[in-house]
Amino acid sequence: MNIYDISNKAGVSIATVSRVINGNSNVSEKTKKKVLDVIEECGYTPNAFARGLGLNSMKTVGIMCADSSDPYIASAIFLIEQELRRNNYDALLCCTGYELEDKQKYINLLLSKHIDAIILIGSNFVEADDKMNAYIKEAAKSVPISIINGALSGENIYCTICDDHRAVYDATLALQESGCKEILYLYNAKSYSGNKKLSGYLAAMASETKNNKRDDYIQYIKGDILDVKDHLNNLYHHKLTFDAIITADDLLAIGALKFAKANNLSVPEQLSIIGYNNSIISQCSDPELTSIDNKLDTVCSNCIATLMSVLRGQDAPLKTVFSAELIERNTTRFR
Amino acid sequence: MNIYDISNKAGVSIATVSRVINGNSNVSEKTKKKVLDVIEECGYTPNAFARGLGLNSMKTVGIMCADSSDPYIASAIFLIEQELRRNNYDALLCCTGYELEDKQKYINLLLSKHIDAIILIGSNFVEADDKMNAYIKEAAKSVPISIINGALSGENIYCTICDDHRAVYDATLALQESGCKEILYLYNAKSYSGNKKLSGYLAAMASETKNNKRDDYIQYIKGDILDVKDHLNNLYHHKLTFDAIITADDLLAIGALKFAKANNLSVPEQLSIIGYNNSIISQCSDPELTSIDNKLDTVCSNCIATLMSVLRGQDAPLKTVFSAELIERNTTRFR
DNA sequence: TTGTATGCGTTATCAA
DNA sequence: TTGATAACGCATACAA
Repeated sequence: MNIYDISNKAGVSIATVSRVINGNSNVSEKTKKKVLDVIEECGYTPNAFARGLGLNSMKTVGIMCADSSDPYIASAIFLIEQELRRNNYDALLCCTGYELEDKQKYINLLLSKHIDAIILIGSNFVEADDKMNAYIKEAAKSVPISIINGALSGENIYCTICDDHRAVYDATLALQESGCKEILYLYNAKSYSGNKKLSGYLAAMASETKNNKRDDYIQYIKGDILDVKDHLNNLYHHKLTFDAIITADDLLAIGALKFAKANNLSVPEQLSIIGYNNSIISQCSDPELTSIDNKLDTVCSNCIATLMSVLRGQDAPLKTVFSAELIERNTTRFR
Repeated sequence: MNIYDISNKAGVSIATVSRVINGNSNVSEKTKKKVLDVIEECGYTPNAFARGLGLNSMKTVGIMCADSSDPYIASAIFLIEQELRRNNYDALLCCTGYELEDKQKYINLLLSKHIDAIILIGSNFVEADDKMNAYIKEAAKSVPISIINGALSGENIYCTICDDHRAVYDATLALQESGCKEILYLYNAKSYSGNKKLSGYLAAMASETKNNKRDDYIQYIKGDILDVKDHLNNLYHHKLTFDAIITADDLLAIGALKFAKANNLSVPEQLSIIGYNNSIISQCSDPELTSIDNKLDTVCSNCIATLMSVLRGQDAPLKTVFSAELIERNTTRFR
């Protein structure tokens, strides 16, 4: 069942059928109705491949992420897919992992499928060494690229981010105001966003009394909840003293909570803890986690709105920044 | 840059270029090398749409799920996407929500894109009333359909599931053996898998002393963690007594944990709790959750292996069943 | 082993 | 307002 069959049954040419399908106004009401009736009767749908070949687009955007099972990324994917579909675009999912080489490989794979745009979820796509981002800029020559929670300047690259620096800065200040002096910072990603968070912590701590072992208070930890707990145990038993922990991810904060429990430290009385992302797990722990809400829904819907403008050929901002919000629960004692 | 350009530069016909691209053996080593060199030099990639039009396939499978941000589903999506890509297939993601009407709409949408197969993630796609599954059987006439964690019999429908009945049966028995008498069952989905879990509970409880308020021990709860807690509070203050709770989802179990905490019930001494899915949140709570591991990774890789067999035209089992595993943590006191 | 010619199902251009 | 026809880029049956 193709456009010829329809044109035959309706007694018109395929051009007219095509016009009806695509809502071209230059068709008389009468023939339009006739064609529509035949289409309805036959349950005809245009062949997507042929259409793609003609228009050089199948109205599909590629979504790239490192790991779609990460709660933060999973939420982003969900929000984005919904928005895309609302705009009549399909979502082609591509999980790249964390290796640069694979990211490059997959971005080229997507490009070869002639997707209309690419969305990069997660700041882990933006490397500190800008040379390593060349492949993204190169891809942007073919299709618009939108980055969620990562900033990269370049033509045809659109970024929507949450102000991570400010978020951690404010959170650290809030800890200080609640009486905490020795604040540990835990992170697990050296990405663009990771750097912003860290710099927020550093800025807030700059005014504190100089501490010659400042570096000890900044800990990079890779691994699962147990690894975090062990790592902290280690620090603790090597006599590092701290009365607060701020983390770059909720899961790290859960690890911190496990550490506190194991050492009979009461939270938040003896140890305050702040997580990041305000994910569902921040409500699963006991006590529930104070966490930084990075407004993922706002970020995602803005990302798509921007992208749709670009695809319509309209102007769009290259960078949009939203503010995070500190969600207080029971691992801190703010006033 | 198309196949004609390559054929010109290489001084051969497009047929030969096509043969080289598709690994057809009937090409001399010499011309093959020549063509490959030109392709390399030009950075040529075949047009996916044209290829799709000719072959009526773009090697893409549609993944349907209700909500890709659900931790269980998110994990499944990740595993499946990886397996698909390993087999050179793309993944088109489609989040349908929980309304039957939308599921039907989206399955037709996917069909209209001529995807090669459809994977349904989650038992919520299989309705108890079989008439409501007609649209799936209809779709299976066009492409193979694979269901993860749901069973539906029909031609060209392949199911890979975990034995939920047995899993809950065994878990309930384990609770009984650890001394629990009054075991509450909490669930939040009346799906195929939901029914299996419930029946496992019922089977295990059948041998228990008859209880004229048996129904009170089976509670359907829709909502978030707080709703679960409130619901349980309600039951508790209406003098329903129970010494164990088994749930159809980890998040429900978290709610149960919050309830216990709020009422100063010690877990597991006064109240045992078992979750389902063994998701990351089962390690986030305190005490950590005993949970049923439904072997999602095994299920997903089997699902794709089966599907690939089907797509290669080979025989494949219509239904594959794996066993779950009870992961003991600290909300139970088994011996 | 290689080349020619045709079909795949659209959209778009041009003429009527 | 309509219709005829040429792209679009590839795979493949058939011929050489």
